[in-house]
Amino acid sequence: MNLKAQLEIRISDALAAAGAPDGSGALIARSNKPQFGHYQANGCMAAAKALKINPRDLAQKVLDNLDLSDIAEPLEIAGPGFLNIRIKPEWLARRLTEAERDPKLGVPTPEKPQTVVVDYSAPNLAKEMHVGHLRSTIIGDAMARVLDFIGHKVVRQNHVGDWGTQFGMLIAYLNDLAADDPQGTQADAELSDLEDFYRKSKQRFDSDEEFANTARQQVVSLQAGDAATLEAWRKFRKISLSHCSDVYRRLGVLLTDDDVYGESEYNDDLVNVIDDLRSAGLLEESQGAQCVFLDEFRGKGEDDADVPLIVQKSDGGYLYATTDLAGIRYRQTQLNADRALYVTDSRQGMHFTQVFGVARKAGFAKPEFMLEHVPFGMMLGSDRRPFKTRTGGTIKLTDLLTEAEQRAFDLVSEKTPDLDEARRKEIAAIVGIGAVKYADLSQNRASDYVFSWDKMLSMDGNTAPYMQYAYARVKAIFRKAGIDESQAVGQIVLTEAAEINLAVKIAQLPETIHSVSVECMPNLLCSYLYELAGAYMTFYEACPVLKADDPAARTSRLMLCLLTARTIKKALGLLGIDILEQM
RNA sequence: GCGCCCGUAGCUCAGCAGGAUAGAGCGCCGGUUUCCUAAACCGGAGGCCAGAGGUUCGAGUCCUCUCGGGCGUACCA
Repeated sequence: MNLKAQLEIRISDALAAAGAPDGSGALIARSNKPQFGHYQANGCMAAAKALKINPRDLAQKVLDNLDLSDIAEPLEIAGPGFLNIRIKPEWLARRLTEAERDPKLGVPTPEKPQTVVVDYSAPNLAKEMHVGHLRSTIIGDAMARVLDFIGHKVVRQNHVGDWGTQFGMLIAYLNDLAADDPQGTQADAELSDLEDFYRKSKQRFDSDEEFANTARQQVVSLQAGDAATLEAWRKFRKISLSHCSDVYRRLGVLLTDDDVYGESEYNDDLVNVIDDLRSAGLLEESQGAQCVFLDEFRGKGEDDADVPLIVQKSDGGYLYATTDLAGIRYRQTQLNADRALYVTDSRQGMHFTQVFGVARKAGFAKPEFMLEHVPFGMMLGSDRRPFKTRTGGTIKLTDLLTEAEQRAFDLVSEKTPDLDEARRKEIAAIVGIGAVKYADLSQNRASDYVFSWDKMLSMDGNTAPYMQYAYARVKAIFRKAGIDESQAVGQIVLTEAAEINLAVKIAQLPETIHSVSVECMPNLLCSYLYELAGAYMTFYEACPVLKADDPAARTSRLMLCLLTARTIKKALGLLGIDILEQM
């Protein structure tokens, strides 16, 4: 169990024994000032109010019913009734020793692991991946890694847009190219830039009425399951997916073709969704469309109109609401999911509120199946407008990543010009990609974020390069000493304040990861990393490691270095960011 | 109109169930290198937490209203 949770339980019990009302929590928080200890319990004040007694008296009674001597120094009552908690060095040393032997660094495995679906990335296959897909892909991947590490069963679902009207247009254009070009070399060349391909076919669609009709015909035959059309569709889909795979590989994202479960997978089930909604008495026809009206959305539209969830268009076509409903049912019945995370931008908030609501009412999602929208804000340029190219076009993800690597390469070349070019390229890829990902993850996902190359590639502040450098610095000690990690074994003895503070930080990894998993907030892990690095730097300045006075201190400090390095590596790894042993 | 999100230092952002003197980075001012990676470290200045009420022993955090911004609001995803 993590430290914070341990304190919470022990002190809550003491609170109950002291006569506090049922459910009074210890309300453990990390103290924000060193003089207040490492943690503080804030629960006495609230409980005392309920009991109408003096909070300090209650705090005293809590102490009378509490023996924390195994974990903490004697607790102090402070201010109006805070309990200040200082963790004992001996306890920390023991906890760190255990963590050192544990591949999970002390992060506990849940008693009942859950099956968690993480729905993320989900690009539209009609176009190339662009910056709009970046946040979903990065945040979703980090969440998947974190949940997997904790010990949950993670099912990645890449709900790609591989169906819909725009495919008719693309297939028609593809067919046209193929007709003039039996070898298919022309078509292949055009398909190497999907963005361009889409633009050209769209242009044709808008200007050539005959072509537009053919395109509409293709949609019809596609939906009718015409063999030739399906063949063209498969070809296009495959090429588009390979573009995605390239991006995922460069980004170091774990998604593979096995995780692709696109809109088209649900085609056959959509008619059942409609039927079942009808049987459940939820379906209403309105303005020719099949809709579900939820009470919460009555009178919420323009002119106080009721807002429907449209599940079938008046022309009989289905929408993403239909597919999402089918997806929820699939995830519950086929994947046996306990929890599903939908990592999409915040503009889809209302859509998910509606879809989840309808899914519950229709029984597609049992009450205990947790459905969570994990929303995030937009990426903005330095002008605070949506992030676009100078000419106002969409920025392709592949171009963004290339620029990240190039900028990192220039930086590496400037700082360490003596390294050979191949090595500098290697470092640049890890630093550049890491910078892009970390910049995104370190931000509270709810807010829009301003994209800035200079900021994300800075060595100062809460950035990937800073964390990667911090790691490399730790590892330099081992290299300098000519000893292997495995040789750094022995007793951990914590005496200096800097050592104790560093140890506390290391011991806080489990509770941090727990918070991240519950709240889907990777930025908490980034803040933690930055604090850990800060604690390490203070330690590094204050406590000589290799030149420590006595061998016992040297060994102990080497172990602190070792654990710091492993913790940074692990935490960055959970964010999907690589480290460098040397930079 | 209604709904959701947001408004914290000059700039970009943290602030985890309401807790003690609101924290970082950039920028600005100043210091540290015969010493384990200076791509580093340390210190300083800088805030009526948009505004006004309210709840509370205690509010950046909760409630109401106002102002300012973003997004959404019937057949795109």
